[in-house]
Amino acid sequence: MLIMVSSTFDQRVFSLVSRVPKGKVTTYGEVARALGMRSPRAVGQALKRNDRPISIPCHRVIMSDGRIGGYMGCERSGRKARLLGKEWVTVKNGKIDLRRYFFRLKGA
DNA sequence: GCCATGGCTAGTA
DNA sequence: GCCATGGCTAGTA
Repeated sequence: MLIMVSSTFDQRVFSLVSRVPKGKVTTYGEVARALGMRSPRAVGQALKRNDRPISIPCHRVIMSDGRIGGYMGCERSGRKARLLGKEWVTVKNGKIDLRRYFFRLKGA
């Protein structure tokens, strides 16, 4: 494993998102906060540039109101919800219960 | 530098 | 409304 001297924004986002364990989710805003940033949208933009969707679980990053949010360019494909379902994170009425599944990230 | 682009959000109504 | 990113120019040298 190479030591990263300077991390690009994307890499820092990916690294943080990789810490979210199976069975939990976090939000775009939470990732931004942990990075000391103020732009949840920038986080979303970084995630869509994720080229390794398998090792970097961007399906575990959702909207702050519990809605699923986008995934691989398609919000309605059901792909994201299906992946979450496999991890026993249930979607009810289009929403995930953040009280139950929210994973708080430590600061970067 | 400027400007469009969002996988969004806090806070109204 | 926000605001970080990234792509793309005009305008210097």
